[in-house]
Amino acid sequence: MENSAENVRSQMRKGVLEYCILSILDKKEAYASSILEELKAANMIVVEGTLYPLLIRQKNQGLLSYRWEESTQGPPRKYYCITEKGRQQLREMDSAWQEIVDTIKTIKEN
Amino acid sequence: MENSAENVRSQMRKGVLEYCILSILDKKEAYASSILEELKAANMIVVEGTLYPLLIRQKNQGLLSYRWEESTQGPPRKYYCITEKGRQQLREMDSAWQEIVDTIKTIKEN
DNA sequence: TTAAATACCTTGCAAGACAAAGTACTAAAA
DNA sequence: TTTTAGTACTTTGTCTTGCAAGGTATTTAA
Repeated sequence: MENSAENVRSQMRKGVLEYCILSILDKKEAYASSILEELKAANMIVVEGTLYPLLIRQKNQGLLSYRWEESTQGPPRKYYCITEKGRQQLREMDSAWQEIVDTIKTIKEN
Repeated sequence: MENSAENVRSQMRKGVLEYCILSILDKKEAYASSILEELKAANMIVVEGTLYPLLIRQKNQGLLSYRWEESTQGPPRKYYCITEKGRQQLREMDSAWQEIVDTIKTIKEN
């Protein structure tokens, strides 16, 4: 309830996060920590406790698959990869996103 | 779990709804049913069970105030009106929204 | 006096974001 | 060789929110 500006952003991110993950993985496979970094670089701060369960949910929905890969430094990494079903979902999200952007524009204009 | 396309839209709308309400009330005061209509016209389908509690929450946060007004046909209407605090919040949401739009653009581009 | 239309409200459930704490592997320092 | 630091993945519990479903109240017209 304290940091109102941050809370506003946090609320708005909801629902858009899944879209971001699929978009990132549509470009190339990645492991959780690197996804976190890319989100951070794009100004979308997310914490581990949010990302990991989300990746698992998307995997369980068949939108993602993964493989383990050894790392030269540190523990093995779980590389996630978008599936064909994930790509279909992404296309739906693309148009859903455009729709929402248009909706906001409509409301702001009239 | 059935209508995937609609579910995708529903997920994405989350968090943006509060922004829509404040934007609508920033233009002129309105009562719940008319807000529902405007949202519907702008392609953002929302049901009563979502909107009423949301209006009450925003009122309790001091973002909105309301007054009762008799209607020529049907029961009295509760007209909601944005407060100064609500306008401040709206400005924060404007920039949060712009930030998210930019974030998606960044992720899609790189 | 019953039905239909208009409005507002509440309850209970489910999903999801996040803080916080935990597990596990590797490499380098003490 | 034990400890520390760094990297990475996972889980638990809490809080917020969206929504389906059902409920209350007022007015007008059949």
